[in-house]
Amino acid sequence: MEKYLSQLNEAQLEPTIQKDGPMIIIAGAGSGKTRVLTFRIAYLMSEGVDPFNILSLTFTNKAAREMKDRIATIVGASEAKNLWMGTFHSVFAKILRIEADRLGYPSNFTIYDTQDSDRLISSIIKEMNLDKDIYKYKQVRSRISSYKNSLITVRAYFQNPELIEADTMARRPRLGDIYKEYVERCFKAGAMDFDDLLLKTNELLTRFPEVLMKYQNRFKYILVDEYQDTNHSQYLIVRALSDKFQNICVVGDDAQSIYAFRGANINNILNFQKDYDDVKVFRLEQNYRSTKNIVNAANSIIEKNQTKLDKVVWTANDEGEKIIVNRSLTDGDEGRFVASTIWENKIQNHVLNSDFAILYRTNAQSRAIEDALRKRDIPYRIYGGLSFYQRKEIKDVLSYLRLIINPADEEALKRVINFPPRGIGGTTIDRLVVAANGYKRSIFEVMKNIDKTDVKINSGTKGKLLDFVTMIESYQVLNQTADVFELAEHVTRTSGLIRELKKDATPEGVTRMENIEELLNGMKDFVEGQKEVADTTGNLAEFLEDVALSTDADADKGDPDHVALMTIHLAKGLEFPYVFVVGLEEDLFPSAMSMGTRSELEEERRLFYVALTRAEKQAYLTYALSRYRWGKLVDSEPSRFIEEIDEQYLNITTPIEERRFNPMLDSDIFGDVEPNKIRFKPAKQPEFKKANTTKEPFKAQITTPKNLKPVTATDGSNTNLFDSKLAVGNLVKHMRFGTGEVLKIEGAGADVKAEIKFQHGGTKKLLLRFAKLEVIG
DNA sequence: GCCCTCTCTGTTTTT
DNA sequence: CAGAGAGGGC
Repeated sequence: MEKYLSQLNEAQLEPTIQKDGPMIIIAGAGSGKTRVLTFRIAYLMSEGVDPFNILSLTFTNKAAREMKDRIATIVGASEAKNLWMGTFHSVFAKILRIEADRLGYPSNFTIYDTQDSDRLISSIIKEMNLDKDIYKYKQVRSRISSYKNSLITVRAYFQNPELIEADTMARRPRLGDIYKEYVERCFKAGAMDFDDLLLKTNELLTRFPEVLMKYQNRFKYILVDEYQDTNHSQYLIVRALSDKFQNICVVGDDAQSIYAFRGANINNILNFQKDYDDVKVFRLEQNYRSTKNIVNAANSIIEKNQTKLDKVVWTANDEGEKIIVNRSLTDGDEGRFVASTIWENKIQNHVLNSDFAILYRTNAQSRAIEDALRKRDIPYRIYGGLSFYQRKEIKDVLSYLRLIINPADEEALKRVINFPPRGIGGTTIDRLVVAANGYKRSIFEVMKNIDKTDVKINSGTKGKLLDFVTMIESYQVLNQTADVFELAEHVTRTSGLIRELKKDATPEGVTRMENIEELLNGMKDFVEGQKEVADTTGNLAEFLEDVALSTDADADKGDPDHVALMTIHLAKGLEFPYVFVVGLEEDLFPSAMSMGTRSELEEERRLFYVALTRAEKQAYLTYALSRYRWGKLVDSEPSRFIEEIDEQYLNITTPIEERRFNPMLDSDIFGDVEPNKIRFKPAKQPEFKKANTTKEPFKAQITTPKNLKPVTATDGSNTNLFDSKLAVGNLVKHMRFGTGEVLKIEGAGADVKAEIKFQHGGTKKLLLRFAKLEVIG
């Protein structure tokens, strides 16, 4: 242990060896907090604390796994295995399964993901005959979610006139009724949503003092990472569990609180010292990750926030390169800038793909970047977004499996009862739902006993329902003996899923099949993996729970040497030598949805702070003057966040020739575009050149006047100043659309148009008078 | 009951 | 652009 502790600086050592009592570690970005947490747990164990008595709550399961591995190298794997480590959701899901019957749930309860919740809420709104334009399911879901996170149960809701008033004022007087129905339906389906995992844990600890005592005694030492992102529900769980021994250690950085939208309460960290007696406060302020330029730039941003704890992050690292700010014309150009910069860096500096991260505010931004990376054959991986497990075909397979474990699972049932088609249509399902609600039974039970009910369904359909029941029951039998992989393989074959998918020979259909194969492979890995780990049973229920609670950041598959693409939220806690923060535009980042209040804007600013502080060596900030949104090209302005950075840390590269020759910016042609809408003047420094030294093909699109040869038709009607010989079959190059072939020339005079099929971006008709084309063959 | 096509609407961020 | 939902033809 000594040799590990000697690796720490004094500020890190103090909290590491602070064994007992409440403590808070305020840890700036890159200050080694993970190391402190890891060593502290190892230290506790070396001091004789039983790992069974240590609970460590992390932000992702991956973080937990990595921490466990590092602890294992210090104290040995067999001991480390006994630590309770994971996200709030996964740790308390496990506890809830153990204690489920106290709350009236089956221990096999299903975990509904957001999509399941949305579908259930939608059908409730429909069943209640409410206007779906007023009761938008997403808004309803987010209301319900925030109630749950604030521990406002249905009963509490109806006892609180203010809440009812607020929803009534928002033209949604029936919200409470939807909430009530939603909760009842989840309960009847034996399902908990994400918020329930925390809410029900609170209920468990409050209603059953003996359970509380049991877990208080078990978790004598509690550590919570990313404490700034805990919500009220999580806060109460931590308080309750730590109340007896008060050995509670929370770690966090108020400057990195970015989850208010899902109920995170920054006051949890700001007020921690008031919650416990004699709180020891530690600060980690030395940053080991980034250059001085990056650290100072980040500090200059966060300074603009009013709500924050006092803390000065500093670094002894080198000055480093200035942060490069790059403007592009379109999101496509932005992607090409990123791709070419990565490409160049790889050649010049011999760095790996995995040294790069591209961070964005919204998932939708990944597309343009992906296209550019693909064209350069740069391997990348997208984290987050539509996760693998949310794809239609995957959810269908999982729904069959969910039904095996919990046939009451209404959302799973509705999903697959008629997929593949079995002649059980919407009308039948509607009647079943109504009957199930009437009998207060699950749909599955109603189906099973369909002959004993008064549901109006013709006998042919009844037979189909019973066939479905029989099929699921046969799977349940198989589940007694088969492992997850064998079971899933059997299910996909015998349910007709595979047959259905094979009918579709389109590329998308083939991809779907491949995804299912990938899922099956994943199951095989899971089964194999379980054989090695003693403390898990490797059953289907466990697989489904892993799937439901795994974050996309958790998965490590494929070639590890890839560029990482992810949202800034997902990048929290990670670090990369080179970081691109893209899409720094008003209304995008900061998001148009989050500029209404100071606190929202401050959260966006913290998000920007998080983004920038991921970078070790070099940060790039990029923005585009126009961007495709909802399939339309929309003008945008540079983000205020760029201006907020102290300019001495920036290297603003304004591509002059791009501005001079691009029609999008040339008011002589369009008249309505202000060429100098950009707030930045070109940097006078010689390093200005650096960003323009790219010599690869894509930059060639920015043509110089010499080789710019705009062309028009050859029919003699040429009113253009340029004399040109554009003909069908010519290969041309367009600034924005790239290379293409001329298919047709039509029109006369100023209206001469060419139909050009571009390699990427399809076929377009362009007015030659505007389109500056270069004939290349 | 099924399936195709059309229209609409919506984009923050995630366990 | 894409997913959901409605509407119409079979």
